[in-house]
Amino acid sequence: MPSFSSRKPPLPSSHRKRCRTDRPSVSLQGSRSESHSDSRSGCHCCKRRKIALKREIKRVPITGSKVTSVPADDYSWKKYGEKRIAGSPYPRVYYKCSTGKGCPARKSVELAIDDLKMLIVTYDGEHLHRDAPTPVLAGLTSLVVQSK
DNA sequence: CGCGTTTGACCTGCGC
DNA sequence: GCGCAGGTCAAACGCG
Repeated sequence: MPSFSSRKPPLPSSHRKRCRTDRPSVSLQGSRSESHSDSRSGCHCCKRRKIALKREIKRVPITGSKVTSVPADDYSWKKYGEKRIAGSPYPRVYYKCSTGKGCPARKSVELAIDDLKMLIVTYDGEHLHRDAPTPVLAGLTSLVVQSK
C-alpha cells in the first residue's frame, strides 16, 4: 500500500480503548488490571476464548476473487477486524452480524492453507433475530463440505 | 446520511 | 512469571 494512510491520522495521545464496558473514561492512568479484575462480570474481554459460545466450523468454496469474498448468507455481516495468523500467510477476517441489533453471532473467515480454493468459516454464537428466512448454518451446510 | 471497511492498539488466555 | 498469539474495539474514511 504505497498510498499512505489517508485514513489513519496520527493517533491522539489519549489513544483510546481499555475496557469501555467497564470504564470508558477512566483509563491509561494505571488502574488497568484493577478495573479489569474488579468488574469481570460484564467485561467483554474477560470472557473470550475457551468459553466461546456455540462454534461451528465450515469449509466453503471461494466465491469471489479475494479471501474477503465470503459466501453471502442470509445475514448482513460487518467486518470488525482482520488479523494475521501465525503459520498462515493469509489474514483471518472477523465479522459480526449486523442484521439484528445486539445479535451475538460472529464469524471469522480464513483461507484454508491446505486448499487455497476453500475458506474456513468459523461461526461463533447464534443469531437472536429472525429476520432471515433460513438459518445460516442450515443454508451453508448444503453447500459445505463438512470439515472433518 | 448511513453503512461498511480499514487499521493500529489494547487486552486476555495459554504455553513454555 | 513472561512472552506470544489471537481476538476485539473504536475512530476515520469511502462509497452508495
